[in-house]
Amino acid sequence: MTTRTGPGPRERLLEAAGELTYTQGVGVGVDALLKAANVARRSLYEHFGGKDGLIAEVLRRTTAEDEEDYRRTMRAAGEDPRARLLAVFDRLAEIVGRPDFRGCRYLAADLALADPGHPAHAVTRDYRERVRGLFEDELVRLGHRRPEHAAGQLLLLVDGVLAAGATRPGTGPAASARELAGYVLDAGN
Amino acid sequence: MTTRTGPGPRERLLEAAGELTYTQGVGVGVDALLKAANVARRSLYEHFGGKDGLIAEVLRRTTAEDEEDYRRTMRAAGEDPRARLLAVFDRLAEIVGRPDFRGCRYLAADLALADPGHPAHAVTRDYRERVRGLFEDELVRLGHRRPEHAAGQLLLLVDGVLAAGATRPGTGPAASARELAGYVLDAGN
DNA sequence: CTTGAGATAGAACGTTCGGTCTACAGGTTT
DNA sequence: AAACCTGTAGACCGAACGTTCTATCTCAAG
Repeated sequence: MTTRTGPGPRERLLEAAGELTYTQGVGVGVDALLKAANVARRSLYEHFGGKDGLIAEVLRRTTAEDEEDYRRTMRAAGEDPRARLLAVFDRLAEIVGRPDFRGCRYLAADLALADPGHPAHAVTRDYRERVRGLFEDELVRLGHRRPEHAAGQLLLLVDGVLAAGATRPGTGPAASARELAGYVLDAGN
Repeated sequence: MTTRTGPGPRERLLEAAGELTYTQGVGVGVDALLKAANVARRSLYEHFGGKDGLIAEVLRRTTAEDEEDYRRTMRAAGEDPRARLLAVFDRLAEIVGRPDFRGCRYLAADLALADPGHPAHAVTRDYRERVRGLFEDELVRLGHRRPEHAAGQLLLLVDGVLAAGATRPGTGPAASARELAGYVLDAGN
C-alpha cells in the first residue's frame, strides 16, 4: 500500500509549471520551475525527459481542462444549440475580464516556440480541432447549412476575443464577438 | 558633405532585427542580431541603449510601415467606404496566405514580453489605436450608426485572422472574416 | 596636421540557460 | 539484511544571455 503524503513531485511540477508558464510565458527558466514546485532537478528529467516534455504535458493537461470547461458551459446553457453556442462567448467574457487574464496560453505558446517540431504544437493543434468539432456538432444540431464553415468562423471569433482580450483589455471583445456569432448562426437558416 | 557608403550600422541593425525578431521571436540573442547586421556590439548600445530599446524601435518602424500598408490598401480600393474596409480583409488574405507568414509580430511581442513596463507594449498599443481610428473614420463616412462599436468589431476580426492564420494555417480565416465584416457593416444601416 | 566623433573588433563581466552527474536519504520489496 | 526504487540536494558542464569595457581604425571637420 502506498502512503498518502500529498501530491508527488510530478504533480507539483505540473502544477507549478502550469502557473508559471502562463504568467511568465514558456520561456521561464527550469530553475524557477524547480524552485516553485520544490522538486529536485533530477525529477524533471525522470518524469518528462526535459523542459520541452514538461511544457507539452502541461498543455495536454490544461487543454483537457479547457475542453471540459467548454462542454460544461454548453451543458449549463440548456438544450437549444443556439443558446449553447452563444453561452460560450458569455463564458469568454468572464475569462477575459478577469484581472489576472494574461492572454491565451496556447496562442502564446505557438507564437513563442519557433521550432515547428516542438511537441507543444501538436497538442495545441489537436485541442483546436476538438473545440472546432464541438462547435460543428452544435451547428449540425441547429440545422445550419454550412456547419463546417460556420464552426471555423466561431473559432476565429474565439481567437479574436482571446487576442483582443490580451492586447486591448477593457474593450469588451467577448460581447462584440457574441453579436457576430449571432450573425453566423442566423446566416445558416 | 557626407559620403554615401550604404546604410549605416543603425539601419543595418534595424533591418536585421526586424527580420530575426519576426522569424525567431523577440527572444533572439543579441549576438545573433549583431552577426546578422554585421555591426559592432557597441553600436547597439550607442544607438538604442540596449536590446529593449532596439526592439521597441523596430516595432515603431514596422507599425509605421503596416499602417501605411492599410492606408494604401484602402486607397487602392476606391472611394466607397464599404469597399475600402472589405479590401482590408482581402489584403489580410494575401498576408496570411504567404508561406513564410509566422503570425502577427505585435501580438507575439505582447504575449512574449511579460513585463508590462517594456517599451514595446506602448508601441503596439498606439498602433492598434491608430488602426482602429482608420476603421472608425471609414465607418463614419459610411454613415454607420455605431462607428466606434463597429470599429472594435473589425479590429477583433483582424486579430482573429492573424491569430488563426498562425495557428490554423490553410483554413482561410481572412475570407471567413471578410464575410463577418460584411455583417458588421450591414448592421449599421 | 590635428582633433574628435563614430565605427570596428573583441575580451571580459556576472548571470542564467538546459541538461548531466554524483552522493545520499527514506521507504518498500525480496 | 540486502537490494531496489524514488526522491532530494547540489555540484558541475558548456553555452548563451545582456552588458560594459578597452583598444584600434577611419575619416570628415577645423
